[in-house]
Amino acid sequence: MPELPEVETIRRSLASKIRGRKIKKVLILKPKMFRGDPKNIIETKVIDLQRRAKILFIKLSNNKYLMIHLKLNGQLIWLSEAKKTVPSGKTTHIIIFFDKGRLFFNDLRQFGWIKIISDFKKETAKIGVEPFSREFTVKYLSEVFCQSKRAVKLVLMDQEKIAGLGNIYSSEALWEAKISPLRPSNSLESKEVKKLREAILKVLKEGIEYKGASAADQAYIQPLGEKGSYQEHLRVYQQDGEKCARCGGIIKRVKLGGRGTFYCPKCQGG
DNA sequence: CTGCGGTCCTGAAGGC
DNA sequence: TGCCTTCAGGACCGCA
Repeated sequence: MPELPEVETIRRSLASKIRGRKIKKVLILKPKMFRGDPKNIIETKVIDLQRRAKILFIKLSNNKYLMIHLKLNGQLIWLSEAKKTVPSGKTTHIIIFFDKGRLFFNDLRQFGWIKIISDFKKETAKIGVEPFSREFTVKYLSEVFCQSKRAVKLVLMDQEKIAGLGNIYSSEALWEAKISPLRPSNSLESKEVKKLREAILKVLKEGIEYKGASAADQAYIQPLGEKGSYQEHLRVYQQDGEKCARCGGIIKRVKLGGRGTFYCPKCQGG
């Protein structure tokens, strides 16, 4: 599932392709996945691409934005005019035609969406602190954790608290910090909070460095079709039954908040 | 506040 | 072989 590193990778890759380009046509094959009137963005130019949490924003010359959430299986595929092959027709639901090139929005499960928005601040008001921002301090994290007795992994994945962490990177960060995903977040000592903050930054940086994780059941690929390689560096996510790289314990899978949760009971604890 | 279950959707996997 | 059921999950919603 595209989380912060995957969306950031897409943003960087796509920015170099569509910045300055003009939108000529929007083909909507699945109306429920597109909100807003596409007429309002025809003939506008792409000013810039931004990311908040797991959401991509394409800023347009008429001060509107295309807000894109890829959810579990969304893909944004760029095809320059030169190539004529159309990718994965069956899962393509929206195509944006530019003055040069086309952007395909594919989504196997059709959970993702694109909408036209005007008020960036309003749309992002509820999104929590970005891990790479100055506000992501030990103090902020401690306050967030103190306020809840929910399992720490659920708090990490709460987009209103911390932006961009999903199932993969929250699991990996907790392994890195040697903290069980099941621990009530308000039970973490300040030393652990500090370690967890560093672990979050570490795994996210690595995720971006390896251009995202294209794990076994993931549909994630980059806009030019390449896979990421962070899946080769996963320590716990989807590694149940394997030996822990750190202590040799057996990685366990449990269900938490309805989601698969992976950890090493030996070195991360209960 | 918290947890639970349902919702969207498809393909893979398991049962018989 | 083939049909049927179950499951996975990000975000949101309603309910207890």
